[in-house]
Amino acid sequence: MDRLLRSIKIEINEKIYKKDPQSSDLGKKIIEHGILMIHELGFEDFTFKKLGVQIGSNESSIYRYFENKHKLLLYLTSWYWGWLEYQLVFSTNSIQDNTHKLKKAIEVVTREIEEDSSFTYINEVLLNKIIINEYSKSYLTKEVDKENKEGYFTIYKRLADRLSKMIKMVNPEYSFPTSLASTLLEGSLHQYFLRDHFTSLTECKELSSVTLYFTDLVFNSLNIKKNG
Amino acid sequence: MDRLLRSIKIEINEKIYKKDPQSSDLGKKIIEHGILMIHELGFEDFTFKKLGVQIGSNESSIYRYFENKHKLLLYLTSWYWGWLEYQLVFSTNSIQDNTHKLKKAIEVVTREIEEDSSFTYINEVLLNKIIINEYSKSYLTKEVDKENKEGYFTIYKRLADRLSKMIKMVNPEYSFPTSLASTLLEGSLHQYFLRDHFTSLTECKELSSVTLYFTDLVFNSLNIKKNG
DNA sequence: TATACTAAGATAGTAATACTATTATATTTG
DNA sequence: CAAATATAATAGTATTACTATCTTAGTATA
Repeated sequence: MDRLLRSIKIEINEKIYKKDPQSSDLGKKIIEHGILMIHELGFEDFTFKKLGVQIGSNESSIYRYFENKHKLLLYLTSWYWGWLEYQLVFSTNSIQDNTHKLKKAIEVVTREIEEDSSFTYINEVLLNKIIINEYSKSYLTKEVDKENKEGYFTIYKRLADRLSKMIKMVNPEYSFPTSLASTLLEGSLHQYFLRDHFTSLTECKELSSVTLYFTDLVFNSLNIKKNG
Repeated sequence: MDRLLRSIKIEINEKIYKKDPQSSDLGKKIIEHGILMIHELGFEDFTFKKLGVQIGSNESSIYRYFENKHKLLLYLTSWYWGWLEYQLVFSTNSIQDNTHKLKKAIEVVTREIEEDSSFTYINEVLLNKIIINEYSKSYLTKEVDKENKEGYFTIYKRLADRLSKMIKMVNPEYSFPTSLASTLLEGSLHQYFLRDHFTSLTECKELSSVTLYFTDLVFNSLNIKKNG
């Protein structure tokens, strides 16, 4: 990843945490091993007690950073979408042609994740798998409206909005730019999940086939030749 | 709903339950009030103890029907997809023209749910809301591969397969018929969720706009005029 | 150097969850 | 009427998801 990105700190809504985990070693350990353990055990079986044992720390110390594991998940997902947003902006910023720009954007949000050495304590590959498996649990709750008002999902919404604007630039007449953007983000995660667990429900089996599928889907919807 | 459907019993994989809830009054009460309570409390806060209190029965009696609340969710979601599958088959069976048939199919799987008096103890409108909010939790687990092998998701897969086949009939050259079918099923639930909680992420705000969006999406992908 | 502050660790305790096991009672059926 | 079955009642366990308090270690400061 680029130098520029290396110096960037992804800003997370302060209400999500009690103490900024990026501000201390213990905090970083919580994030680092939190990712490893949620990936390993799944969100349901993951507990702060187990995490405490893993990092040689105390359950009560972890509670000083996050109210509960749901908040930790919100933190991780916000970070992920913020990280993807940077990549999106960075990769498309200099592209003048709207069609080419959108094509690149689709590639960035649907491609397979590679490790990014800029953030040493965050394993982006595993975090991506957590997003695929657990992201929807962060908003499929009874508290979603309250938490949305608190701004816990702003980064994701901003990312969807960027995509939506790029779609509009390609075809201002299209009636569903935002729905298409959200289908792209959500649907991409889903296709990766299907590839791993329900092979019979997807044709996306090879590298970059998710990108091919969504590129085709979006540009056909906009009635524009994708190589135009 | 039609007479024919009224006499139909939706067959659920026997491994999902310990005792068939359709075989007794208590079983039916578990289903009926299970739907009401999961809708009211959300899946996380719903417990068999609370359900027992609600139906004037005992926690331990409910455990004789379902191993745990996850299995109850699998039962309800299987039932729902089975119910939708019947509607799909029933509504499209007699249609000869492939394009017309697919158009109808999209309508059936994306439209808003109306109450169906055929199954007195099941409130399909609330069950649909449960599917929107909780369905993904039934497969986003560490046990998904094991449970998939046990056949807990066959009805959903069969439904997706039916859609996929209809898509292929309209355009046999299209490269992603199954992915498109799964995008349709999953994406439709997601658009309804967005409509209720993240209005800024969708254009689908009016009655039948989800159907319009997906009809447009699918037929543009197939490069076929939707009124053709 | 004493003091003060903060971060983290240790310990204990609580209410609720997710069950299992056993026994008792009521209802159905043969 | 007896036997079988379904349900109810009760009790008990391990774990979860915390909260509260107290101690200790390290750093900052006056």
